[in-house]
Amino acid sequence: MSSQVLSNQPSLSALDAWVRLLRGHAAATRELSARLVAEHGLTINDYECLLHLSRAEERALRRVDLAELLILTPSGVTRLLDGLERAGYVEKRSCDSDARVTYAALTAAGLQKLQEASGDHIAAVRELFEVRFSGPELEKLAELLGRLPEAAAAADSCSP
Amino acid sequence: MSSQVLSNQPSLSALDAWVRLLRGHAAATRELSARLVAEHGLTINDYECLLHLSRAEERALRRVDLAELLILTPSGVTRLLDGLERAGYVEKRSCDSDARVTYAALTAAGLQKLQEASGDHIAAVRELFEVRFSGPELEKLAELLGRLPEAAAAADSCSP
DNA sequence: TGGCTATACTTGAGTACGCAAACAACTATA
DNA sequence: TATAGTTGTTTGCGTACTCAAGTATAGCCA
Repeated sequence: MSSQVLSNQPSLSALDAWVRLLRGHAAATRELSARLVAEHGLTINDYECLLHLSRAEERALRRVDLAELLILTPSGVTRLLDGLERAGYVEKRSCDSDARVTYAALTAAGLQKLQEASGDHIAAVRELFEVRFSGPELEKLAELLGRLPEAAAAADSCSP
Repeated sequence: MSSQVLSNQPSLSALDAWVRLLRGHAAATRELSARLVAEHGLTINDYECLLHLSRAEERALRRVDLAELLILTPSGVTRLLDGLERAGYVEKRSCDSDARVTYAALTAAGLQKLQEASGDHIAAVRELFEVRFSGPELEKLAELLGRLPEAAAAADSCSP
């Protein structure tokens, strides 16, 4: 048994590179989040949460739907919203037709915060990605990545 | 101020999709890791750590180099190796020429564990990715993703 | 109407990191 | 050859999650 342990598996190197690249993404996301925290005191999840709310009807969403959009578990959403509520960017709102659900609703302060942060954040995202890819490349990439299961679920739930 | 809050930013939707897709990857990685844990008691980081060691000269690597390969901080590596040492898959080895460094060296048990796990793991990776992409698409994707900063750093450190 | 399962959400416990600080040992510089 | 800076590693603390279990409501079907 020598060091070609796994090389009898065809095309391992491609798959292997794949996993490494996936992991690189986590680092890229972390970098975006760190900038946002430094400049505006929001994590990338905070930001995206506010963003999704700002686009929703009545600027409010059920926690379950937010979880799907953010690719988080329900408990993750509860704790994310805890922070945003404490900061005054989001408030709870109950649902007339279903007593189980509590909406998360964007406040005026939350909307303002989002607007303040968006310029810098979009610039950061651009810096990270647009510098490296042409328009068509970006589209191609989005199309390819969109085939992955979780990503697809998130994208679907955006379009209706 | 209406709900087109940010729509005056050109091509936001592409960037926006981007960030969401990136986040989807974290979920994909988690899924791979969960399978590996269930079937073999290794996290994906454990697995990749063993894999990198198995390919290294003398089946040993400095912690710093391992950190770069795994896209982890040095402290993350210390704790990852803690677990693998406790399980007997990796052992410490000192360096003659530099007293600061301690190598992580793969044990026979570690190599065996890696071999046991590799079949299932490679199958899982294939299932996740290869089903969705053709060979050329996979290459294109790897090329595009390789331009991101962290990924590039990891890839570079592999080739010398 | 009374149970049964499904859904929405929260809570407690555990984990896998990162960051900053500490320390030791190398290296270059003057 | 002292000394300043760099590099490799570990440790303490904080955080952002997950998972499993618990509670409450909803809707269905006998």
